[in-house]
Amino acid sequence: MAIKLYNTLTRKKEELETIEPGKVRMYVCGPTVYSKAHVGHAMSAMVFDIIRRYLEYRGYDVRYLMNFTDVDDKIIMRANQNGQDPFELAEMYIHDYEQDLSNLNIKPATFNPRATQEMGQILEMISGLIEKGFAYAVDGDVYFRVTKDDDYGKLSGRKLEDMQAGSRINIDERKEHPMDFALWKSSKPGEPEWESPWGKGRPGWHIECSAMNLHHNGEQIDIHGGGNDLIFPHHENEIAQTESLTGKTFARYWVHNGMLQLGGEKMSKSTGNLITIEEFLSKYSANALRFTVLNSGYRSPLTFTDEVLGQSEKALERLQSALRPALPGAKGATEDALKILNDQETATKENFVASMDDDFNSAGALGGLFDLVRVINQTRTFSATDSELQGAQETLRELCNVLGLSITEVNQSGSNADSFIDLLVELRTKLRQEKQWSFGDLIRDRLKDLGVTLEDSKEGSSWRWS
RNA sequence: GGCGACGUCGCCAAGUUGGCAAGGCAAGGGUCUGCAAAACCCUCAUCACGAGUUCGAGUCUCGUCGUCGCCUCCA
Repeated sequence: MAIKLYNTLTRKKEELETIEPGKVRMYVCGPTVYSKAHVGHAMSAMVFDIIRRYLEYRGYDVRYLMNFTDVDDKIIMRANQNGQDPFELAEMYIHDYEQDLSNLNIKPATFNPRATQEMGQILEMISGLIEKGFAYAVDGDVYFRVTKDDDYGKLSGRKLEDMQAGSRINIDERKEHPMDFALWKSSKPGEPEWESPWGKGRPGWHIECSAMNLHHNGEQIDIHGGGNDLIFPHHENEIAQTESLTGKTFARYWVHNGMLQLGGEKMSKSTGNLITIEEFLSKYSANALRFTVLNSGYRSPLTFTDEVLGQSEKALERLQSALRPALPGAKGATEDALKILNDQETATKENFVASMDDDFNSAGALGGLFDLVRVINQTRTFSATDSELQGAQETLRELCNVLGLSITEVNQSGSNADSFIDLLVELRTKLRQEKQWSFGDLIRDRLKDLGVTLEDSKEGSSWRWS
């Protein structure tokens, strides 16, 4: 069975065939670091984290690159407003972003290239494009010549003629064609600048990604990812630059996540329609966001509301419920019950791989996980012992882990409060035996306030942190 | 105006080779319990609308309405 993934370039699902067997070269567009990251960034990072984790689970050696755009107009503008050095500002937000990702349980990239650290490669690329006639310099700026690129528009499905009509682009008379885009921009006084054959300046937005890939991944990569708002012009232009220079297919598979919707509209930095990751995490768990992302298709818009996040927190509790230890005094389940559990474990594993292989259908995979949750809980109800439950629980935990959901043990925590809680539970059991209900209930209520949930059964009481 | 995506139960949402509509949350009923919580059991949709293709369509085609994205910086 092969993994299938949707390729924006062909608008079809295709089987994953990597350039090098067993290895995946992957590049994901990271943020421009001029302000705190929001939940939309988190969603995108999470989507590709999930894809990356799954590819690794399927045995691929994944080389995962995510860049930081650390020089650009907005960074400069923001730094000027703050009276701050633009590089310092970028550095600060890079640090913030890395912290955010870590808080969200997103695995660090293999490497994080930065635009400012790729100047040599960028200049080399631009020179190469000029030599081949794909670019031209005007007054210290360098533009890419879109009319020279036969298949320009192939990723976004646009034609040059269509884009001119009704476009909102200011026509720059110095450009040969309105859609020509900047590879190099001359600097104004006081702006960050680098020496170049065309005068002092800085790179255009798109060239950095091409250069970083060329430098760190080679001329061809397997998967190029990012939000679907990057399809045009960013990714289109990356293709144009890279393929014009190398004459080879740049990325085999273009993978794009849908936009996170806040209040029915795209969460966006420029419009201010956003919730920062920091704000989000003060209210919800990282798992809640991950569950919400997993529970819908990565290519579709994601409904982000308090109601949905609340539902996700609840669903996670259910997932956790399957990891509880056996009932006190469990005597062992019947052969039949254990067979059903075993069968479901197998079925869930199969469903998991089949779903995820199908364009990372994580919602389908979750469905199977909940089927296993139900059967585990059933089996526990049928008096299964810890060792009888262990295998299925292990499977559940492992598959959750592949998705990046860290489902932890919900039984005794190993903290030094344990023995005192045990003591209180024991005391309450005595009180209940003497039918001192109000005292028993008081202990239960007070422990609840302290975050300890009691669960009574015929055989005795158990407790867990809630 | 151009290009594209989508519209499935109260909410979120899976479902691409067309063949009896996953899962989660919420809700109702029940088992267990001194009461409760948790868990378990049962109930809960014909897929925006209209037409067409087909033995058969949520799944294909056309049209209508609606939502969203891109065309400018954007995950």
